[in-house]
Amino acid sequence: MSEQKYNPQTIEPRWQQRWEADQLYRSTVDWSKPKHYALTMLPYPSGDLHIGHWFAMTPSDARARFMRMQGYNVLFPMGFDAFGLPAEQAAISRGVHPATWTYANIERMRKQLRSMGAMFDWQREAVSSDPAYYKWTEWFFKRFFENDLAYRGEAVVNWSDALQTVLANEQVIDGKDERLGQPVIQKKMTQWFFRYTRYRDEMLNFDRLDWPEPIKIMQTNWIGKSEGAHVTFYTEGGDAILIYTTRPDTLWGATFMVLAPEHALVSKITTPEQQAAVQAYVAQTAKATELERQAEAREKTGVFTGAYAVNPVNQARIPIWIADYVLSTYGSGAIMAVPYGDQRDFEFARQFGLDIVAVVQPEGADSVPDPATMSAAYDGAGIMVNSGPINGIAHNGQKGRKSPAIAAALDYLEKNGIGKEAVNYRLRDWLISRQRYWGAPIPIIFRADGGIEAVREDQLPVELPIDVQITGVGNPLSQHAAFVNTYDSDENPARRETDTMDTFMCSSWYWYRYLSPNYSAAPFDAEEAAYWLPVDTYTGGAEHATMHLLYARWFAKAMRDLGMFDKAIAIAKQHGRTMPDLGEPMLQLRNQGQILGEERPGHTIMATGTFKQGKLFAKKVAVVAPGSMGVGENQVMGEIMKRVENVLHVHVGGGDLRVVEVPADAEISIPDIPGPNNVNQLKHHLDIQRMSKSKGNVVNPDELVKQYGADTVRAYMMFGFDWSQGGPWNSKNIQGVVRWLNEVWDMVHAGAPTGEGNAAVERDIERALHQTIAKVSKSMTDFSFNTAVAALMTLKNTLRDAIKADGLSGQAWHGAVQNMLLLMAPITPHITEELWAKMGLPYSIHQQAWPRYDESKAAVEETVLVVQIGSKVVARISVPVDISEAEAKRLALESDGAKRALNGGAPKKVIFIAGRVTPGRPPEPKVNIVV
RNA sequence: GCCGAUGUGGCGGAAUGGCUUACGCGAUCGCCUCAAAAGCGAUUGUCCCUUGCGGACGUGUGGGUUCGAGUCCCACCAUCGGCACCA
Repeated sequence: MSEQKYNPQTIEPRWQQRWEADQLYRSTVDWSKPKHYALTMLPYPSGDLHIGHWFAMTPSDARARFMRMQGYNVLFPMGFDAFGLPAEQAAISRGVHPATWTYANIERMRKQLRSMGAMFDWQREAVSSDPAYYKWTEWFFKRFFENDLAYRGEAVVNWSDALQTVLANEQVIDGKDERLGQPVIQKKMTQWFFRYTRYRDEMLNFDRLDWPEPIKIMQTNWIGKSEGAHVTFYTEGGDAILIYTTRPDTLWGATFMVLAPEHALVSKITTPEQQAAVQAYVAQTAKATELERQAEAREKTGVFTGAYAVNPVNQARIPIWIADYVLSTYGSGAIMAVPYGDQRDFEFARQFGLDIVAVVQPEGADSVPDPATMSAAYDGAGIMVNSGPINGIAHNGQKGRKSPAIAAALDYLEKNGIGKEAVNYRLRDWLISRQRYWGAPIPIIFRADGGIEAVREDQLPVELPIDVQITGVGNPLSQHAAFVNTYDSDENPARRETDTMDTFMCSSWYWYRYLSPNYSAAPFDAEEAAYWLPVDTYTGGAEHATMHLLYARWFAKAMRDLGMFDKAIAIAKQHGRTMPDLGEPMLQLRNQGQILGEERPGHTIMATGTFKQGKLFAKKVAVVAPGSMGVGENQVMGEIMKRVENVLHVHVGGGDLRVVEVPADAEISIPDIPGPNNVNQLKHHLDIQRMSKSKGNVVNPDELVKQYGADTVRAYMMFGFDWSQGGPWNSKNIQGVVRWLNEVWDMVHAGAPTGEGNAAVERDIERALHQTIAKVSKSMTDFSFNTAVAALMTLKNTLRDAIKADGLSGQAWHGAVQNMLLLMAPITPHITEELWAKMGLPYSIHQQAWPRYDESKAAVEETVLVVQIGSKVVARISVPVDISEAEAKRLALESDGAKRALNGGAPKKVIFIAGRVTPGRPPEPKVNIVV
């Protein structure tokens, strides 16, 4: 037995250096091999690597390694999404330049990333805030601008008058800026947009994509295609108001109209008497965010404009209101209100006493509901009533022309020139302007003559000036004269665009830059693209479902249509490969969940004092043993669930909370903390939630690596959670992985047994090995990392028992252990490399082929026949795997359990379930007896 | 509010419509030790009784489909993610 103990701190850096020196993970084009482009979402350089980064990246790395061992030439790059708001916030609060802050963070995170032992090809690293990178971000903008994919339009922003700046949504809290608490208003500005909507129909097609179903559904809903009609209403003054409706069949029930307060017609149609009220309401609406405005629970508010419109189908005179539940960003910013059929309209009508006309007699009802007594809108199926020409036609509850009533209404509208059948989308164009410093400049010049031109290609990139003052007030770029003042293409003085680009722009094409991060003739080298594109596997958080991932798809389609892939496609063709349509950037997508903070119990205390109005004013507070709970005449005992300053919320059992106030002169004793204690040292319960520094529940991966080694942390990331779900951190469970790796280490260092071995045991081990190969291969393929580790632990247990029983010859031991190390290699790359070398096998384990699964070696001869009555198991019988149906039924009926349950009676029915054939698992025959 | 997801032992989790709880953590008991840690071995869903090769119950709640439901369907509750300027 070797005395040598597993010490990751010495072996891990050693192998990392060796791999780096040998360029073991350098990925180069090799047309003789199949390729696999594995991509994981790049991090924002926020400061330190977070445990969430480990959770996202190390399983993805393990899978990339698995693909490599399976014979693929794998590219697994890494970079930084380095533009963004936090850098500016650091500049404001700490006076550090955003570039200084960002690059210092990147430097630190590079080191931390290297400690993962991942197979990142660092020669392909890309940083989006490098001029060499954002030159191409700007170049894309220019190409889009020149091809009518970018345009100027109006959109509202969060404007802080106090800060003279535009704020991000997260900087606005409850209608006020987070720094000064001054009001923020919604202000219209002219900004840059991409024609996102151009590809909306193509983005609804997921045929070629192996993406999670929920992501596809969310994107589909985000695009929000609906069928209906455009109908023009006219005001009594003759102004046209265009509306969109998915329920043209309910037009006869439209008893009023509602315009978004921002609607262009509002000021024009408002009558003098209503002027003041309308203006006040418009101003009030400017304070609310879109999200708040959509909240249905919110009480409906609105103001009458004083104007009337004419319902085009029945000439009814209907009032025109404005209300914030109608959004200017959706449809035309105006609606016909049908309070009978739409819940929001219904509530609005009730609130303001507006007419409600019933237009659908509900299916199965023998009368039409009385609008005066209805408690909610009716939007179900039924027969049209009070609807002129479409009376009596059924609405079957389906959408669009699938409903006879909607079809009839559409025909009527078209025939009478009242409206047009139309498709509408929820998706809006992509607003890419940001009034910020730390982003890629928009390469546009405003000429003195009013013209707008893109910066010449040979003058890209427009570089961000470094000499700026970031104060949080105003926009640093527009205050920087040397940046703003420039010349147009005719050498006339001109003004530079000072908006920068949305950082989603930077992260919409980074996987192309990885192909050739130093290439200076184009965003990427076509020779590399021809081989590596498209991305085969993309992993990242599901929180990117609709925004980043839809932008990425849009970008690829725009690039395709501008011919940016043509050269790569031609090169691929020369190599005999037909490229798939590169309009889809990633073929397979998988999401990991989030690691949440660890639950922490609060101190259990005994507080003694006096009760006043149900609240205990404490004289003494002592931390006592957990579990003590209760309320006495002058005391409260229990766990602290919450603490706000000196007020404790104490759980006293039975779900009861008591409030304890701790005055400054109270005596506090916490046995764990010597010396005099104060109220701030009392720990309160921490719920499972996102980690954040302010909550004090951050898990630091550097410390874990120091304590356990990278392999253990990697393996725990994969073993301790369902990867797609994530979950709360648990600092105890890592112990299982520690024991596993220690035991594997000791097993190899103990060396091969010297005994003769036992044929039956060796056969069992061979079977276990091949069953494990099947399980681990399937688990790795399916991103089910926890079951891969579990299967490897099981194999280790089986192997240990066989060694203990002295059942293995040296040769059998070598075969089993070698294969076990190969199966572990993607998960724990350092320890397996070390043990591989220890066994005298050739460097590197990571260049070996994945063990081959042999069905015949995994086969079993016997299995268990399960006998059920209903879903209850009454007997288990050991039988041959190829048992016949008749034999199985006979054995089942003869079993004690079945006899007991039948109690002498005859079964009604006997069902035989053969059990499916799964690689690496015995069949599971069953007999179900119906009594 | 809308869209999407999740809910299984004390805990993390596993499970193709077919043996619930694999694998691991923790706990309990034992071995080892002067002792502790580590390690090793055993036990470990809940309840009931006549303590057995026993019975009942058990996958958020309430219904349903099925010979059979954690899994499918309906309704509800709770939690998490996204909602267009956080990334």
